[in-house]
Amino acid sequence: MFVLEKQRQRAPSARSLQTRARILDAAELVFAERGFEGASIRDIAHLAGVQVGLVAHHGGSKEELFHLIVARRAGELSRLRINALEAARASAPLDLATILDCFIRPYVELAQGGDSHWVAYGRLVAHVSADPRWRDLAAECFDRTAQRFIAEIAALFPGAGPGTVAAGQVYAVSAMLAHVHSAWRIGALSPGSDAVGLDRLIAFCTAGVYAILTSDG
Amino acid sequence: MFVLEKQRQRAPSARSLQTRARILDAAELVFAERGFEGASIRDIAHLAGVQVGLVAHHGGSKEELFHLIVARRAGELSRLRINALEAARASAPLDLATILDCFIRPYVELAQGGDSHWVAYGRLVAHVSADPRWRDLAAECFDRTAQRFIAEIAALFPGAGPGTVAAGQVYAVSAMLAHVHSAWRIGALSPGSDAVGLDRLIAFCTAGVYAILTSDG
DNA sequence: GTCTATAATGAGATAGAC
DNA sequence: GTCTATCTCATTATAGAC
Repeated sequence: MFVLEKQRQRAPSARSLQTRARILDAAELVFAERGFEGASIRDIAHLAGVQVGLVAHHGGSKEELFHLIVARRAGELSRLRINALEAARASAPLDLATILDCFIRPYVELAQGGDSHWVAYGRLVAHVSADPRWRDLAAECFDRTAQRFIAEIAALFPGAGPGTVAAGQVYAVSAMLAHVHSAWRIGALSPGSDAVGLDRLIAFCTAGVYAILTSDG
Repeated sequence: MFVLEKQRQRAPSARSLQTRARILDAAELVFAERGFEGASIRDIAHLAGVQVGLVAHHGGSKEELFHLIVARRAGELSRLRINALEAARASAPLDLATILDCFIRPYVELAQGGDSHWVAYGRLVAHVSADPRWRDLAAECFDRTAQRFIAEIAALFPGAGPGTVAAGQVYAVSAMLAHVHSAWRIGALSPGSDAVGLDRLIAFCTAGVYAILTSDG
């Protein structure tokens, strides 16, 4: 991997990689905070501490940059989820609560672990899911893993229609995102609550999904 | 109400009211489709079929216009929800499923009834809920009714903490919004499904809320 | 790779004619 | 009330110096 032909081909210097990472990280925060249209390349550059032109240099156009940062985290998160699923399957037969736990817990623990970029990613996903403009991006980044989990759940409930499983998945994801990025709303509606509640979230989703799957067909 | 002093004070003509309504309706669709920053006054004017200057004349600044259209529908929807709650209470003691039904059904039926403006309103609410920038607007437009429903639910489950009830409410609302504005995702994940499923949505929320309330405290 | 400067576009808001 | 025209500002993207 470490070829020494820096003369012939451009080998990204450590400095370059660091700049690129700073730009992507800043873009993540700004896009999440203000949405695609509300974010400006200037804000991203300012937050990253680089010059405006560098953003285009490392991230391409605004749309390419957006695509880049969503795909980056989506890929990482998908791996974590699939790994959790495989680990759980290795230790015991999968049940509904475990499957949903494998989907929900990796992300929520990252988001609640103090990494603002994972909180930001949740908002990004909300933006992508809400806007049909990002339909292709959503399909590319989310669908493979979502389909995988849907198939696992469907295998447990052979009588349920595919639309019911998909609906449960979408509802669960939306509750998960609300849990992270609308925590301020929960707090506003109930002053003085604990506000952690990952197990509570998973219990909510499990009971909801179970209810619609067992009443189906 | 119909005073005849059109000479002294400006009495809005029928034409004016119609123009104003067209502008508000167009703004609703454009804001919902592209978000606050992504929407342009020019697009709104074009969709409404009026000149650009008229938007500012009838809607004020861009922020005022946004506030106006959100508050308008939120007020109407709140009335429908409270009316449903009172009607249900009059006929039978309230249970959890009924309370959630009174909250969810009025909106989803409007959105699924073919009125694109109510679908658009769902997207607007998603934008408002996701962006802390609209915290005050959310508090002004949503909190009173949400608190009312939270209180009704809390009365049924005296042992549950207030944070749990609020969390259930937020999860249910997010699932409801996902049901409407991410219907395309459910369809994408399960080709050929029916895609109506209001009862299914209410069953999901009821089971989820019930689960976290009964396991609490 | 990095930075400066600028081009080209589109935005919101407003003044004034009709 | 309506419409035209324009002001001012911020945006993305890019060309070129170092």
